[in-house]
Amino acid sequence: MDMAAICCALGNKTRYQFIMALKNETISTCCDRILVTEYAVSVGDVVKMTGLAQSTVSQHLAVLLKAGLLRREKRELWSCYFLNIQVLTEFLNQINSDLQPKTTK
Amino acid sequence: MDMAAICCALGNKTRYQFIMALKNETISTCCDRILVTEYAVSVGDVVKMTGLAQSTVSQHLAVLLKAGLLRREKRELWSCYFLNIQVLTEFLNQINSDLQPKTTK
DNA sequence: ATCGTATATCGCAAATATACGATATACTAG
DNA sequence: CTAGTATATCGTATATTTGCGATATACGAT
Repeated sequence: MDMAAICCALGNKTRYQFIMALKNETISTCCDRILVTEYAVSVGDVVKMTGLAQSTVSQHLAVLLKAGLLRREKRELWSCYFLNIQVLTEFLNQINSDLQPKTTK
Repeated sequence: MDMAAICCALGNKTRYQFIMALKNETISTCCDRILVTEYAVSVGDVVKMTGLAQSTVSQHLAVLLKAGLLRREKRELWSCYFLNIQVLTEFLNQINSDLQPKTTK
């Protein structure tokens, strides 16, 4: 697991907030192909959330995809991006184990 | 606390490994101005650890300093960089709270 | 076949990151 | 005062990131 690469992917306000919103389900999807319970949205949803251009959003999502934090699935017209919960969880476990200072010092 | 900025600072192999080494005390200091218990090293120590040029290391440390992960203290000739344990701990708490998926889904 | 929608990719510009050597600064030792 | 050591900063080259508009692709609907 390339920790620095994942940190790098999260090292951008737009991307960090998006991943947080996805996890917190504070971003909603207008694409009726995604169930509420799936931690997923379409590209257009992120465009609405961020106000950025569609091409810019596609790029940001590609960065998160490459880092492994997202998984993509084509559902008819929509590209649905799912939070890769396993990778995210593993990342958090690892960063805690790597960087959590020992108690008392 | 600017989470994306800290992730960005950690989003580089050299810097991530250095912070990890500092926390794990797997980097040793040759500068006898630093106690073993202080989670700190001099610039030269990082040069030795990484093999990078001294100017490059200075820059990396400046990035970590700016992000708040390090604290600098001049001790005679040496610039001693200390792990900012409070910031690191707060960062880990925050990232867990921001991104840890709820159980069962 | 054509149109509209959703998205990825291309081309580009500006900004930032990464690395180095050279130089400046600051301080210690003699 | 001079020499040496440790480090920060400058100048520079190159690569990457970030953003946009334009275009290409894919597919559903008509």
